[in-house]
Amino acid sequence: MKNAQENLTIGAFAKAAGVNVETIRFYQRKGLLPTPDRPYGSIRRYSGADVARVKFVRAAQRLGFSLDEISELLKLEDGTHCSEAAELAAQRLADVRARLADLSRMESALSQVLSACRTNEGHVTCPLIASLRRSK
Amino acid sequence: MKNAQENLTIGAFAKAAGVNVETIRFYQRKGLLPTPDRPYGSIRRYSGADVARVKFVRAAQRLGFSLDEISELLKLEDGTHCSEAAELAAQRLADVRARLADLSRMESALSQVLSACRTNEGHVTCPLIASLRRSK
DNA sequence: CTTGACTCCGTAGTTGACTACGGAAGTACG
DNA sequence: CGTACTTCCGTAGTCAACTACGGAGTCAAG
Ligand SMILES: [Zn+2]
Ligand SMILES: [Zn+2]
Ligand SMILES: [Zn+2]
Ligand SMILES: [Zn+2]
Repeated sequence: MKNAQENLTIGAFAKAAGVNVETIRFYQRKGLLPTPDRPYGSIRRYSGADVARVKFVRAAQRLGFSLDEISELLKLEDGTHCSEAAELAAQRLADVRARLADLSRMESALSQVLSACRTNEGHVTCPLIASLRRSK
Repeated sequence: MKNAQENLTIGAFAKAAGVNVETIRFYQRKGLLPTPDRPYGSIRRYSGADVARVKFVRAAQRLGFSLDEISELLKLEDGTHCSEAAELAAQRLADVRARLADLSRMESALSQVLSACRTNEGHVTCPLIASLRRSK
């Protein structure tokens, strides 16, 4: 009954999870991933559950959670601590929105400055530089 | 004719520029800021031009330029190298737009997951966690 | 049984933009 | 002139999330 997902060496595990071996070890040190026991004088083995856990970590990272936050999420991983999880996610959402606002301000400032630079072709001083100088 | 902006000590300079003294020294090491000579066995002095330069750096940083890019910009600071400056800015704009796209994907994923978590109040497993588990 | 790949483990390096420390020298104030 | 801030300068530490290295030990194929 054991499929190809069981009894993985760390190398196969890392490949299955789509990360680097060193990243696995790093997550273990960080406490994001358990470090399985070594059978007497032998090598550690990993399972599909470990792979799923790493994929959970990467999925949460894509949503902007930090590894520390993800370790919080992992403590709630049984799915019965909805409100705590929701609180973390709400915080993340607020952060994402703030960064979004920042970036769109940068977007408009940059595109303004760039179009000034282009439309004003015979100019003596570059409007882009000038604008940076003005914004004290 | 010398106003309060001339002959600043590094402390006054930093305050005028709105940064920390250590940041000034750091910029000097990085070559973003000249290090004025020390009059015989005395202390360095700074001018309003230095303050403007630091403010230029901070303004460019707010637009998402890295310190390395800013040192490029500063080489073009006479304002006569428009096309080089424009090229840098265009690159920056492209980056900003890419990050913007990333973030808005995160935004919608997070808000979806959060609203699932809220609307589904009698749920057994948290949909937020479940969604993170699913997204392998 | 040998060879070559893989694993283990601790320590150290990377990147970017700072921030901190510590001791000696300069300076402002009363 | 004393004393309490500043400045100077080099080195080292911080944060996040890895990545790299080196010298064992282990494993699988032939
Ligand atoms: Zn709930
Ligand atoms: Zn221009
Ligand atoms: Zn031009
Ligand atoms: Zn929930």
